[in-house]
Amino acid sequence: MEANQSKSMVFLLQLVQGMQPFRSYYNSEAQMIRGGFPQPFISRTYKTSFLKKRSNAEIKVVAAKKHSEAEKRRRMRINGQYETLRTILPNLIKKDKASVLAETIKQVKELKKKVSKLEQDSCGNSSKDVVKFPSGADRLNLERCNDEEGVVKATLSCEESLGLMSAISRAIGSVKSKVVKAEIVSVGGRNRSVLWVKGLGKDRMGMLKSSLKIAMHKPAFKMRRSTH
Amino acid sequence: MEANQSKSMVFLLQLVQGMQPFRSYYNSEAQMIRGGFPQPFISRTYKTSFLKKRSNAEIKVVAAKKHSEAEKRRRMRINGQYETLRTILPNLIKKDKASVLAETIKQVKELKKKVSKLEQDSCGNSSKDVVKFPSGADRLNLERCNDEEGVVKATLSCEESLGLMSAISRAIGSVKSKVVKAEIVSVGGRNRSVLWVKGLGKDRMGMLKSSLKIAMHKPAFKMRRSTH
DNA sequence: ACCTACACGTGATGC
DNA sequence: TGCATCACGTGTAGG
Repeated sequence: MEANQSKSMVFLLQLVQGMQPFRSYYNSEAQMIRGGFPQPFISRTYKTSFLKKRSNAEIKVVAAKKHSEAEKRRRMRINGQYETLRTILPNLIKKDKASVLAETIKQVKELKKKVSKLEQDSCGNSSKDVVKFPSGADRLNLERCNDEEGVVKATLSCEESLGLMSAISRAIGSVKSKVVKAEIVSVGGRNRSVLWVKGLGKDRMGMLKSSLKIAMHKPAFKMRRSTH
Repeated sequence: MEANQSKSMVFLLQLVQGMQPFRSYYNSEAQMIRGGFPQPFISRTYKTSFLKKRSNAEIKVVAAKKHSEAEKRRRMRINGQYETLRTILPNLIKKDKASVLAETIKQVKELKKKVSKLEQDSCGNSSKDVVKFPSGADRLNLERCNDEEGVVKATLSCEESLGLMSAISRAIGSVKSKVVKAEIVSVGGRNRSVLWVKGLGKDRMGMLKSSLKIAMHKPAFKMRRSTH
């Protein structure tokens, strides 16, 4: 490839020089003088003419070089993308470009179908229409809400007790915050609550967390499970 | 392009003929005879030699043609796939190859993420911890269950009615099958049921589907929605 | 020897 | 004008 490049460059140079050997004319200005023409006039004319032709040719050569280099960059860009495609596509048997593209098309179609199927059969855009059962293990998680500024989402799973809700209310009141939305599921003596909490100082998240933890585990009298 | 092609073909022919002008040699056999060499030997040798060279050249030309045509087919194959990619990709602003590939990569990654999210979200851990609400639109879907051999999973969303469950029971009885497991959610006057059906003949899936469809839409008296 | 797939440099075309 | 993209034919390597 390197050989190819330099070979064709040499060819181009030969071509250009073969057609317009101005370098030698230009270098032996003496010949023109010997010709007997009015010196300054002629030499100026030929000079500019030759200079122009020469720079045109050089420009052509350098343009060709630029061109081929740009083309090479383009090829590399595209091939790089093929490379990443090859890496992210599983089960790729044939690695050639056409096969990569074919597999990509297949995958995209499949994934699209899968997504639309999954989306419609979880029936909403996403988990907004879904209710999760309480987890068997106790859990507590606080996170900043993406959708609404300044709202913290607290998710907890714990044993249900008669005083649980008021304990949670007190925990939230203790950090001067308000519940603006809640999802509460109780089943089989266990409780899962998701609370959207507003007005919580940034430094108070740890505090709320420990308050909630205490509320969750408060040894209030448990509700009896339904066992039938 | 056609011009380009023929031009380069002409060039190739000129090149070949320029290097080996055997046609004229071969046509003027008299020259060799005049040379004074033993006639039959020389002429035979030269003849075969020239013939071979000539056919070599012709082979070269035809091979080049075959080659460029094959290359063209390859290009067309690849470009066709670019074309289909352009059609299945939404929001494609720039249509050039590199951009198409870039968008494709982005989409594939996104779709993969989406799928894995949706899968783990709805049934990844286990769809057992998740309850889906009934869809607003009526839906009916039958599919073979992956986990259990010979079990068909029927998922349906429809308006709730007093006779719905018995209608469904009858539909299933009509294809001599049994429900081995069920998930039934009723909310806001709508019902979503998932039924695992066993003992369904392979040819009876269509039958079950139409029976269920009738059951879902049976104009029994609707239950009133709770509106508070 | 043949075919396939690729990289290359170049001319053409549109902005 | 320069720049980017493309299609083309060719040289070349691997199967």
